[in-house]
Amino acid sequence: MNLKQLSDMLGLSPTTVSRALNGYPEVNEDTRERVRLAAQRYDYKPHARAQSLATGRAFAIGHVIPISTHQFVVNPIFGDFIAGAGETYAANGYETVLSMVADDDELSAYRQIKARGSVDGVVIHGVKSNDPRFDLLREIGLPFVAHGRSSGETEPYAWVDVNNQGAFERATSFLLDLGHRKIGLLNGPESMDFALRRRSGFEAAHAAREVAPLASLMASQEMTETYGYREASRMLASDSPPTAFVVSSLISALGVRRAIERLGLRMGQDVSVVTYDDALSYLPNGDDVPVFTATRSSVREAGRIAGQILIDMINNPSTTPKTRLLEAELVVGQSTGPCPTLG
Amino acid sequence: MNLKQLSDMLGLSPTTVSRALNGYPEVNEDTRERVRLAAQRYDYKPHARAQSLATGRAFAIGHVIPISTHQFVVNPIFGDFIAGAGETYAANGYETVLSMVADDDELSAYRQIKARGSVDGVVIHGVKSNDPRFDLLREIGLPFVAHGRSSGETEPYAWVDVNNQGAFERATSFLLDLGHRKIGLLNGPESMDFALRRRSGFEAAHAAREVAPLASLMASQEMTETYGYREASRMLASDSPPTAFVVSSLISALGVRRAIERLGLRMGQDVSVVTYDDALSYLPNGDDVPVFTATRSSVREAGRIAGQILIDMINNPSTTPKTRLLEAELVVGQSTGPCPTLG
DNA sequence: TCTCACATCCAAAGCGATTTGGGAAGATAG
DNA sequence: CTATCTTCCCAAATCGCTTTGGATGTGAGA
Repeated sequence: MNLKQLSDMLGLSPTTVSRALNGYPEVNEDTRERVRLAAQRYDYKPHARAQSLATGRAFAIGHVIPISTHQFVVNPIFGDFIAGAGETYAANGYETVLSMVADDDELSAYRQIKARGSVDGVVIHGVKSNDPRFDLLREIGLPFVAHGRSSGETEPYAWVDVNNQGAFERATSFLLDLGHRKIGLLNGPESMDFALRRRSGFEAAHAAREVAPLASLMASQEMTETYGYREASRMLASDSPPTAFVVSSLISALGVRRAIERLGLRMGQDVSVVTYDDALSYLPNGDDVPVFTATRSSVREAGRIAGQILIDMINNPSTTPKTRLLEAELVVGQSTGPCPTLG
Repeated sequence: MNLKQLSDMLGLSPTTVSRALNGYPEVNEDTRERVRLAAQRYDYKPHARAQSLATGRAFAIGHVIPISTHQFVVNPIFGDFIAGAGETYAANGYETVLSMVADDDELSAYRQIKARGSVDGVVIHGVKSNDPRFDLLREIGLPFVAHGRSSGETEPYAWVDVNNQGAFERATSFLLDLGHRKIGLLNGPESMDFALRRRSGFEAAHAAREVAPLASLMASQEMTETYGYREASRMLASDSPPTAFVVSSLISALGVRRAIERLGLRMGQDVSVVTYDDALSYLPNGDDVPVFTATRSSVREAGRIAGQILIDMINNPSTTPKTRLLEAELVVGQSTGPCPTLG
């Protein structure tokens, strides 16, 4: 059932039917109602491709997912973020389009997307410092919102980010206030901007108390469970073992806990752990009582907000780019306690 | 740069340029080459929406992701599966379209997708037994491939699935052969078809050895870490504690391990664990040496295959639906050992 | 020389919507 | 009663591509 068939059936022109359904004023309210009923009855839905060709708008938002051919890591937070964004898109009549792209030709992927006209805007994931994507997208005129900020970027742009620096400063301060002085940092890959901010939060908390963080207690890598286990084991076995950890993801924190318990130590008593928690739906931090003390911010909620900002931008291209800094909340769980006195 | 501009620039008609680029024979090879070069030079890419309106094909595949409004669980395996499928799509010039949909109106979502013409086919996730989606999709004529089989479905349909029954039979047999007689089953939600098959594999292995599985040692739920921890703890504390577990996901297995170690027991010695492993990229089962004994099958690979089957179906609508049963391999890790002798 | 096949190209009609620029009828004003 | 406005509708152009149905020119065969 297409527009022509529907209009024939109603004895109206396609023009009138189109206007009736799209809420234009130059159509009689009785007629509009008649059209509406018929559309519902015959389950008429405008053909999206035709509509977007006519309007010049795709009614779709793109997410370019870099697929590293080397490590094959699909970042688990994508799922929740896109689910959140997708809720917003759906509520506004937009589709979600994914582009899986080998990470070395991500840039040309954006050009292609623009030329093919399949989306009205894109979300940038995995922001790096001095990220070349910003210039590119401005050059080709594709609206975008970044999940994360890029230090080194001078022009204004739309973004949604968590206060990573603040979250890690707070987490670290919390441990320092409990008396811990040797704190291990299991950071994410520091090619990513968020990881740099987290590290600087970690360092700022130390600086504020004039404690020097130990370089040997810092690691930076993809945030797997094994990574948490391996690095925590290594640090705990070193000459100056940490009494606490700040960890960049709940998955890695599971590994840290394993390392701790493997050594016969008790988490929350012998060794404390604070982790960052993206509030992934399938990885809840305990049921009612949180297991880990954590700085938490829902990445799904970030997705919802990013989606809304982008859609607003598309509907209103001239406004200045909106930004939104989310604060992570500190959730105190059972994984932290005062620094055990020496000996 | 659109087709008309490019053809004007070349002094050719749009017809010829279109044909040249699409490999039709009725164009001189010299001309074709000239067109190709110009297209490349001016970075011409056909407008996807226009192209699909003209051809009647969307060059896109849809994935309908049910978003449970109650539990907000985004199944973590979606990410890897879609990444795999997306690789195939991209390689064949297809886009990936996601539809986030409240799970109670998933059915109408398919109708809408069909009417809007935004995809050429869909992948069905989370197959249940007697799943109504099969009839619906056949009725509206939207090609589909299912990730998982639906018992109760009589008509032929295309699917990709893991031999879940076989995998669990094998995992269970492995434990029985090690002398274990009380084995806990931590299954996924048994509203899902795959979970039913897994359970029947579990039971078949018992039946083959004339061992009766204990109802109190079976659980079925969303596969979170906490679930693994809670249920394993409960079972281990019960009157007749299991000496081994068969677990439906690596995430839950992490929880099981935690429960074991929490009780001062050693996994692989006091209590054995075999888990199903979807080979999620961010949740590797150890580095070089597998931590868990597992039946493993890459869900990403399943996605790749499903994508290919679907695209073949779209290109070749008349062929009988292809199916593909993947076997899970048994990987022996450190989490299993002979049943400790009583006392 | 004429015919026919073949190679090569193009004009125009589509795909299914939106949107521009009227046009007819009825209401209002003069 | 005529002129002007509204109100309500429609025909046709448009978006950017593909595809049908010729048109033209060339060389081979008779």
